[in-house]
Amino acid sequence: MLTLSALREQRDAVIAALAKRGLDAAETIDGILAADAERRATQTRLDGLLAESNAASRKIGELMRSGQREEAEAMKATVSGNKALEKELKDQLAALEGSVHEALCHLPNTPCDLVAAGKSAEDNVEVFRSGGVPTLAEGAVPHWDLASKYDLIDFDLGAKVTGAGFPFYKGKGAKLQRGLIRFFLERAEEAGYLEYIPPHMINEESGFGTGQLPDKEGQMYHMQDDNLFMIPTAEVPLTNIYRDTLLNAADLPIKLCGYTPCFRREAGSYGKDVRGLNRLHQFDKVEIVQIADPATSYAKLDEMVDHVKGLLDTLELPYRILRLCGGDMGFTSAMTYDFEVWSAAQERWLEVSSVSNFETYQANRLKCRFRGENGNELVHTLNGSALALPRIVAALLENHQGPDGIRIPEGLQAYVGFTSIH
RNA sequence: GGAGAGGUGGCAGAGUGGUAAUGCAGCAGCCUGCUAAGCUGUGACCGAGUAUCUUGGUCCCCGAGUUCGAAUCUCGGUCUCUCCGCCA
Repeated sequence: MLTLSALREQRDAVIAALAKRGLDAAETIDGILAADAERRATQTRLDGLLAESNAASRKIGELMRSGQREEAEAMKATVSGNKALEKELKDQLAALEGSVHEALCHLPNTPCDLVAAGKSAEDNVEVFRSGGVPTLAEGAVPHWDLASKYDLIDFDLGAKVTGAGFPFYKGKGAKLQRGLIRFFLERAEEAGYLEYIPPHMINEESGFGTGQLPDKEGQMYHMQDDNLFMIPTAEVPLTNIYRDTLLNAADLPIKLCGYTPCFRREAGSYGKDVRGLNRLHQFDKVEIVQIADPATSYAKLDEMVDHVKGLLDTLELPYRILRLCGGDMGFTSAMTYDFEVWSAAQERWLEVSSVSNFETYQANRLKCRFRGENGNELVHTLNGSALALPRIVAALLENHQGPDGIRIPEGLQAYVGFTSIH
């Protein structure tokens, strides 16, 4: 969430930044500032009262020890007399803190300067495009047909055993998954990311820390008996490693990665968006995360973008990079680059990675700080998919299909253990 | 699932009603011709003011309660550990 100091010191700039999301936050922010001013005034009153009571209590202790019982009894009355007002002010303070916190939680992050104003995907800015779009041979088909033709993925079986959006991968389809995961992890390791295998369920605190709660509660699978949530992305457990921590500047940047399945309810999706591998309830992903010094976090974002580019180049897939506009960015992000791969047979772009800098938005929820030169400061958090499997598999099958089967790109062959699918 | 023990600063660890010892680590300063040691200082968060300083409050897992005063006593919750049971 945004920091109160940002609202206090840069009210107009925050409102202008949020306007790029199509949000008019002036009224909300002024409400927060008013409640905060009242909160501080209330605390000043309460602190004064408590100081008085504390001093009197200490004095009573001294009087009792020196045997001046009557004087002590008289002072007890003063302390007791303060109690009612103290209780009232404490309640007021808690209520004001609660309302400020609640309002802050529902304000999205401020887009950074480079981000364009805009309402939807149409306003995103293309910043890079690799090579040319391939033309496929006569008779090229979408991946769901290839998946059944070569017996790689069984969607119907998944629907029988679990439900739509939970496919089975079989034979070379399964080996392809395993090989891609290993390829992504090893490339991350070479780039200096420490690998973790995190839990696949998270608690409420962690969901709040990275911003899935309370905003996106309905998108996560919830285990009611234990109040745990299935992870929608490894971002949640990986970033929450650093919840409630105070780091040294020398520790930064921290680079971690991990492979996990991801679980998403995807309520409200329909149509061709959900056909085949395009949108699943369970999918595999390798995530990279950085905890960075604010001074260098945008350089780290560029570094992560370059990392993902390298992966797609090795996979020989045509792609473009978009810098998302204010209205299309996630709630918690300050800047996001989306990677889209061209799906030749479907003739559409498929999002395969999202790389974001959250600046202090998550850090403020996580209470993740470091000892900086000017005292303790919030860190910047960043993360990116490197990469999400299903649409990569879709694009690999579709773009590398030929009359003799599907060609595995050379750089991937060592990881999957075969050179083609036929 | 049953029984028991426990949760104190970055870490270790004392503290059974009078307002958080001590050690280690980190950081800063001082000292010192030998790769180090020694000495001194240093918790987090929220406020106020005459604002590189002064000062108040909160924080001993969380929440209530008793009390002039709670890390300490009472109740509820939560998490961890040990043993037993079940079990991959």
